[in-house]
Amino acid sequence: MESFRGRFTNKIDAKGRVSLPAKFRSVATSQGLNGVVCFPSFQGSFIEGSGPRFADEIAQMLQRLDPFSSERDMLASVLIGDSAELMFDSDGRIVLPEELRAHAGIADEATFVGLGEKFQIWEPKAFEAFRAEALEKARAHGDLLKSPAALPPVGGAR
Amino acid sequence: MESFRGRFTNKIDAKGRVSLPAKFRSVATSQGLNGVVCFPSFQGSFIEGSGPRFADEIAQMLQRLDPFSSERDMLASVLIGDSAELMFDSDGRIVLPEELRAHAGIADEATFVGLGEKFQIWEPKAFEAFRAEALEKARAHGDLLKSPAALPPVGGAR
DNA sequence: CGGGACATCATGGAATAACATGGGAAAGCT
DNA sequence: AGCTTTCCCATGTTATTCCATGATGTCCCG
Repeated sequence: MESFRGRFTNKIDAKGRVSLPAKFRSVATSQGLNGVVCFPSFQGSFIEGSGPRFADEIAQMLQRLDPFSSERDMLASVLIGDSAELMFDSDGRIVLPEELRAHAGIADEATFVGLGEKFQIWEPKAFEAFRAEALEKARAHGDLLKSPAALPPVGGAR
Repeated sequence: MESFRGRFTNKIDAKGRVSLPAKFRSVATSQGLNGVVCFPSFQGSFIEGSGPRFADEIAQMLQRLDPFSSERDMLASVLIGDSAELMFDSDGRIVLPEELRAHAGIADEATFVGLGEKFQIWEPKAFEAFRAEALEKARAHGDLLKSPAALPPVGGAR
């Protein structure tokens, strides 16, 4: 199963165009879409992105919630209402909508971080800060690597 | 199950290419990938590497966490975002990205150390120092190794 | 037991392809 | 018309592919 992996920082030109890293592009196209799905994170100042497969999974997760609950509506308004399907141009670039760029504080450079089935888009300096923190947490959780069996059971984390 | 075994030191050319030891190569290909997955160790100045099987185990471990939890994002950004899938060229070489080389302090030579299901890549002199220390610790903790017959059934190894 | 033929492997360099990026022309929108 | 968005082409850089060489090992046969 191909997945989003690695970290790449690309420039955004005057028209708002930015190259999606070629390796990410091939993951998305292998899932049957000539583009990616992006939406603002509700956890921080960055953009979440994925191929169509994970985007469909999100939609299914929403459908399992109570159709008229306010929780479902709020999640859906972000995950679906604020999401955008960004298609590649003939050179593999996408245009990040102003809304998304503002949410992530992105000006003229964007850092793409592969996270497996999804990826994130950060303002480079903001990501550096996040990464330093993440590295610390990972070091603390380093023992998980030695025995994955020690993880909480499925769905048990938050 | 084939595993990474032995120690080899190879040269890195001007383009960052280095031959993966043939014996390591056959382990990776037998796992179904014509390449290896590498990421910077967060325990020291060396590179961790493995075949696709171990890399998939990590990915599956992460998938057991909630898809948008900060815990998962942090672990994934370190374990996957900092990793690279390095494919063999037709001569069995990989290209070590500048970032990984910098992390390990590697210039023009790299030492590959087999560790079973994974391996490590060191700057040769740094490894010599580490090895001297490891030898001492092995002497001190050799009694930790028990006969397999004395171990609990499955899941005890890793 | 020795020698050679052959295969495997590490390594170097050059040709080639892929990629990120910038600019301009054409096509919508308002 | 004036603006924005999309498409197309140009360019420099980086990565990938291809071929050549020497070294080391391995196997077979004398």
